[in-house]
Amino acid sequence: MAQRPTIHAVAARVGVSTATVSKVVNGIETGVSAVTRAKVEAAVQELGYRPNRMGRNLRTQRYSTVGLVILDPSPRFLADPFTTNLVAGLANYLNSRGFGLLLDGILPGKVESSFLIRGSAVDGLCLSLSGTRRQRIAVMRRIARLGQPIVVFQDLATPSLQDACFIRQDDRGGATILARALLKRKPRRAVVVVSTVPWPAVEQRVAGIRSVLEADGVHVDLVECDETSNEMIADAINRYLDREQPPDLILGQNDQIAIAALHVLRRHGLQVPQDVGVTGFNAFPFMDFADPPLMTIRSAAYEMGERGAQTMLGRLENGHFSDREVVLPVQFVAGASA
Amino acid sequence: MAQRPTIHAVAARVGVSTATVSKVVNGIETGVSAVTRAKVEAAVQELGYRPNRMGRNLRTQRYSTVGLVILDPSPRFLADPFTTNLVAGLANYLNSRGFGLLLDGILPGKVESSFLIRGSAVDGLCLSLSGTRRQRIAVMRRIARLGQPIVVFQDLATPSLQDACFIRQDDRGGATILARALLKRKPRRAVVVVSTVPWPAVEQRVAGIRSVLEADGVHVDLVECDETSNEMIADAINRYLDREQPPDLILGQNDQIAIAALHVLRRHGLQVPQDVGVTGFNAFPFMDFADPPLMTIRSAAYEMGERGAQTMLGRLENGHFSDREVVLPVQFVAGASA
DNA sequence: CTGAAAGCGCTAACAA
DNA sequence: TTGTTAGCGCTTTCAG
Repeated sequence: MAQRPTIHAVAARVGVSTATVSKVVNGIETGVSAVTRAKVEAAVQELGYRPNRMGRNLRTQRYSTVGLVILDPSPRFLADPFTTNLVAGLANYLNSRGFGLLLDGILPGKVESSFLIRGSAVDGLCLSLSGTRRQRIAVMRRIARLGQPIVVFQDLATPSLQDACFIRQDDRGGATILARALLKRKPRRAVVVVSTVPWPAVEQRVAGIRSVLEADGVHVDLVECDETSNEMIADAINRYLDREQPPDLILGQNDQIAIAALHVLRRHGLQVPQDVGVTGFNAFPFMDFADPPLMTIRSAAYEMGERGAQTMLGRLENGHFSDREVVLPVQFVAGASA
Repeated sequence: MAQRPTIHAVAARVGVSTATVSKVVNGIETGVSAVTRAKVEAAVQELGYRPNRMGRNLRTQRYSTVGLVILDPSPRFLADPFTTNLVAGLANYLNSRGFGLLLDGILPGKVESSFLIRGSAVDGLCLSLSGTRRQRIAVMRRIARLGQPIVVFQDLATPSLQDACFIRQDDRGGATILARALLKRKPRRAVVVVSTVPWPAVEQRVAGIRSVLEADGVHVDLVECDETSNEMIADAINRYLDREQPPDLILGQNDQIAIAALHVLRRHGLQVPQDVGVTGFNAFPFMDFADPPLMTIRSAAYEMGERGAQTMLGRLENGHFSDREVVLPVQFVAGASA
């Protein structure tokens, strides 16, 4: 395996100094004659020279790389479409600006062994954290000690964190809209189905639902389910229906859960929306085919990723975050399931 | 913002040389007394020292980072669950071994501007390429010129590529199993619905289906659809049904398409599986709830990601790939849609 | 317009 | 057991 050519190889080839090659490679207009430039460019082509990022980074003290830390107990941490879209938005924006995205999925309790935390290799860190508020704050503090700028996705602002920006969508507002729409049905009892893995955005959704429904005298039950498989989601809902009267409403924390509910209800001989109203959350494309179409909230995950990248790059350029907190709007999708 | 401490800061603090600190930090057992070690560790804690990866990488000529290049015309290149699971498997395996995964989503025609290609920053590259075979090979050759080890996912082996390993699943075999199962229905006409974006694995699936069905005298039509939204998928199938007699079979290149077909067929008043048999491909969890449950093939995307990571790390350790090609098995899921 | 030289943070021979 | 030293590949002043 041939050694990759360095800037010296190019310089030697042309018979100029490495400084000159560096200028050409970095597109510095001033101080290089057109002839020299052309000769250098030819040599770069010929040798297949690519600047070594490490050398450059070490010198410039910039890595042109952003890390994304996802804290999730599931090894398939990318399975959730919200995360997927977030990552896509982040990666695309960063890539288009010449930055890389370094992925780091870590398990709760394994924070210290994360390679992004143990060694510094990025200009800034983005965080997507599950867990209780207490756990999340512990992780945020740990990461804040690294002294790198931080963008936190989908969590409430933690004022004590320095050099951080919190980007989330209006989950509570979305849930409120959903719940208000449901009040027309004059419900008496509602079930909110959530995953056993706590996510801050879900807390907000549940709080929004509760605030509206309970203020109207609706009794709200909470059902937890293991979200790793649809069967387990369905089982949890099944168990509830086996031991309780059918509720008037089932609200899933996301569309996957809502669709599971549709199926379970059908198996119980219950009609949607006539007997039971069902709502989801997120409205990613492949959920379009729920039958009936879900009443849900369209989340802006991809846009959130882009916004996070933009915010981080702005921070790296200006030395400070322009905002401490960004809240993106969500959008109601009426569907026909409630 | 305080400058992050370097190895010199730690050395100065303890009153030893940087070489000693380096040994302690890298867990080199030999040649450091227990007392010195303890003192260094204390100082590391106290100062919050993290070794700078760039310095280390530059010195060791290793980056402990693997790049993943995804070539896809859609900016939401991570939307497909196959890719998502692949990335999760890859990232988890790499992270658990102290490696990072650097994501690079590139658009066709923008290969040269990819930051992974322009500057070297990884030990090896993984590729997931869409496009025609000709286009894919052009990209592979371009990337091979970088002189880095390559793991190609879901494509047929290209013998001319040096220092590369091809990892895919038995898409053709899976499609063959599916098609054989369908022969019992004595079909006369089948429609295969594929995305307009060409993917090598899909070519294999179509070839497998064709080989079995056409050998049995079944006429096979191909319908292409834009996969960006479910509506567009449904439209394409709709148009077909409007102009042709209903086929006996509809075979989707994946489950999303098959589910779209289920809905369109229902709207046309056709029963599945009685009037038309439908099959999908991939069998990711959130597709469980198709009605009726899909006959499909379970893909091993997550495992493929893990395997790719393992293969790449083996290559980096041994200097050569142990295999040139790896084919993972797939699994038939009977369902009830055909 | 061009080149010499210093040094980013780190590791690994080798010397003490 | 510890320290000295020589770079890894690159950018950037500064002098020519």
